[in-house]
Amino acid sequence: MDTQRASSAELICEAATRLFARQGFDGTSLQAIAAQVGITKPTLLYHYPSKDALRAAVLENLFAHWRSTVPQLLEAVTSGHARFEALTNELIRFFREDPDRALLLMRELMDRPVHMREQVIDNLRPWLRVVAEYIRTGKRIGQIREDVDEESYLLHVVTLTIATLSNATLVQAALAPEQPPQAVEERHLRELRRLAKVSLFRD
Amino acid sequence: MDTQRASSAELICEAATRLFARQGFDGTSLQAIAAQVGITKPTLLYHYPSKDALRAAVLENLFAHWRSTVPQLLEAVTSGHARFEALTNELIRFFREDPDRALLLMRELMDRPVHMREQVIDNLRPWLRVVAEYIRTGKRIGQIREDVDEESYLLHVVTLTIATLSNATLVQAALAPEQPPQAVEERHLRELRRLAKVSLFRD
DNA sequence: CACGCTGTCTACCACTTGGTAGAGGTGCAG
DNA sequence: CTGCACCTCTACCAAGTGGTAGACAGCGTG
Repeated sequence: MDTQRASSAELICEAATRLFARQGFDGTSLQAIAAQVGITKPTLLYHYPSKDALRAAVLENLFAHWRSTVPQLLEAVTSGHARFEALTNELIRFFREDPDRALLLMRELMDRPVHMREQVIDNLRPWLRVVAEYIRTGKRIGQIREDVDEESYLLHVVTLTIATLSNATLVQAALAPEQPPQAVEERHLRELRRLAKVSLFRD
Repeated sequence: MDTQRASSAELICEAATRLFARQGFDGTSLQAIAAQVGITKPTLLYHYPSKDALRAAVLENLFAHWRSTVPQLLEAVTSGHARFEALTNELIRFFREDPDRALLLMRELMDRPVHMREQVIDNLRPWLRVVAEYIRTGKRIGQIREDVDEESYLLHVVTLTIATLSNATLVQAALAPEQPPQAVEERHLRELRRLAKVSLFRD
C-alpha cells in the first residue's frame, strides 16, 4: 500500500544518487541534497551519520539493483544469438533506464579506484566469468570467432556501454549536433550493438 | 637551452592537470596544487587569476597536444589496413602516454557537458569527418563492411579507448586481479584493437 | 644609483563545508 | 497521563575554501 509513500531515508538516497551522479561527490554539498528533499542538513545527518555513509548507501543501492537484475536473465535465456541479444539488451536497458547509474559508476571508478576494485571483483567478475563460459562453448561449436578474448571482450562491451550512456552530450555533439538527441542516441546504440555482435560471431 | 627550466606557470599547469585528473576539479584545492609545485596559494593566483582560469588553461593545454598530434599522422599515412593501424595506434598511444589525459577528458565531459559540447565540436568533429570519409572510400572498393555507421563507429572506438585507459583499475580487477597489471593491460588493448578491426573490415 | 617589472611571500577576508548539541514535537504503548 | 522512540528543527563550531592586500626581494635598464 505504501508504494508511493517513500521514507525520508529513501528520498535522501535518491536525491543523493542524482546529485552525486551529475555533480560528483565533492561537487555536491549535504546542504544541496537536503534542500532537494525539502529537509535540513541535520535531519539528513540523522538518517545517514556522515557524508561517506551516504555515499556508501548510494553505491550499495546501485549494486543491489544490478545484482537483482542480472541473475534472472542469465537463467532465463537459451543460447547463441538469442542469448547474446538478451544480454546486450539488458545491459543497455539497465543503464539507459537511469543514466545516472552510468555516471555514478564512472565517477566512483575514477574517484576511488582502489576502493572500487573489490566492488568490481564482487559484483562484476562472477557474472563476467559465467558469460565468458558461454562464449567458450560457442567457440567449440564453431559459432564464435576463434580469436576472441572472452573476458576482455565482455569488459569492453560493458565499458563502452557505460561510457556511451554516461556521455550523451559527447555523442550528440560529435555525431550530429543539429539532429534530435533521441534519434542520434538510437543510431549510436545500434552501431554499438553491431560492433559487439560482429566482433563476436563468425559470419 | 631552457628545455629543463620550466616556468612556474608551466609547473602549475602540469601539477593541476595531474591533480584535476586524479581527484577531480572540485576535489582539488588550490592549496594542494601550490604545495605540489612548492609555492604558496597567492603565488599560484598570481599566474592564474582564478581557479576557473586554471581549469581552462589545463584543458586548452590538453587540446593543444591533441591538435598538434592528429593532423600530421592524417597526412602521413597511405590507405586501407595500414592507415587503420596507424590511426588506432596513435589514438591509443596518445592516451596511454599520459593516462591523466583520458581521466581529465572523461571528468570534464561529465562535469560540464554543456561547455564541453563546443570543445568536442571544435576539436573532435572535424577529425571525425575526415576519417569517416576514408571509411566511405573503403566501402566503395569493397574493403569495408557495408553496414558500418562511419561516424558512430569512430566515436565508439574513441570512447572505448578513453574509458579503458582512464580505468586501468577496473580492467585489472575484473580481468585478472592476480596478474601483473601491465601484462593485463597489454592483453586488454590487444582485444580492443581486434574488436575495432574486425567490426570494420570485411573478412 | 634609482626605477620599475616580475615574482614570491605573510596576513587576512568572507563564505561554505561536514558535523554536533540540544530543544522540541508527534504519536504510540503502558 | 506518562514515558519514550522517532524525527525534525535552530543555533553553533572548527576547518578549509577561493580570493585579496600589500610588503618585499631580485634584477635588468636608464
